[in-house]
Amino acid sequence: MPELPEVETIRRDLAKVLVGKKITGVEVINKSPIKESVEKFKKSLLNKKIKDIGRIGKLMILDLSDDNFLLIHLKMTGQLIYRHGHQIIEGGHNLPVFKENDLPTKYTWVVWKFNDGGQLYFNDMRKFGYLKVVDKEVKEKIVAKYGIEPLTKNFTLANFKKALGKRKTSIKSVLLNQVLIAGIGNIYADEICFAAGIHPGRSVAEMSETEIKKVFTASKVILKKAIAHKGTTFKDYVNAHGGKGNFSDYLQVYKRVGEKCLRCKKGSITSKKIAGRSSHYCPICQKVIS
DNA sequence: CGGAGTGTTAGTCG
DNA sequence: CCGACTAACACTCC
Repeated sequence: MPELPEVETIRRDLAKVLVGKKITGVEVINKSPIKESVEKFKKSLLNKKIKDIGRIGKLMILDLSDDNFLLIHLKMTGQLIYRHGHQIIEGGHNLPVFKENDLPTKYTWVVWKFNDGGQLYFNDMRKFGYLKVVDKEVKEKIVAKYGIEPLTKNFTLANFKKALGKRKTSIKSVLLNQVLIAGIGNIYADEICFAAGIHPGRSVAEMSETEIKKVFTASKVILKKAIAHKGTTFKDYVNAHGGKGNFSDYLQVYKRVGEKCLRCKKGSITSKKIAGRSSHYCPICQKVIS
């Protein structure tokens, strides 16, 4: 599923082709992602222009010309595919690279048509994702609920420490908590913990200043690197450029169970449920210090 | 074939 | 308030 680097990649790619375009058609094949009346949804989008595309955490925000906003959350299996003739730009949960005749797929629920002939498809196998048009006030309320976003100037060590607080829970659980830190999901949480040399199950309350600093720095480094590589194509994710994300080549622990640790060359990567999620780590260089 | 596991997160329960 | 757990859904893997 798309995490911050993947959603950011789609955002950038779609902005290039959608900003300034007018929505001339909205087709709803399945209304499951639409949490309001379909009529209202269509009406609020029809004949509006896309002014800009933004993002908070894993949520995409399309600015419309009437100052309302289309929110798109892909959750686990959502995909956004833009097609204009032979040109395909895709992003989201894993797919084979689409060809123009593959669309719509059996999981396409919504199709938008644009004034230049382009079309945007929203696919979502498991139907967890959502689409919502909201006014500025509601949009700001939703954005305000998100925690600090790594890679912005808000993401300072002081703010990071404030987010961690004196929580009893594990560092992994905090990294995954969107209310505290926006955009990190299961893959990057594990990669960040590995880069920091910290066990994902380490209790936040017991972490030293040095350990906190390591996780803080690793968060920025890993996410920046992942964006530079257009995200991770793992099983489900494909980026919005017709090509696959390739950060998967750089994954150190995620889905490497049983393989030798790439850092210490001694430990074999272990998987265990931590914070309710499958977690991958090296039991030798990510020891729980107590 | 059956059952467990899967990138998210909102909601519930203790 | 905080944290742990689960449901929403559909497919893949063992």
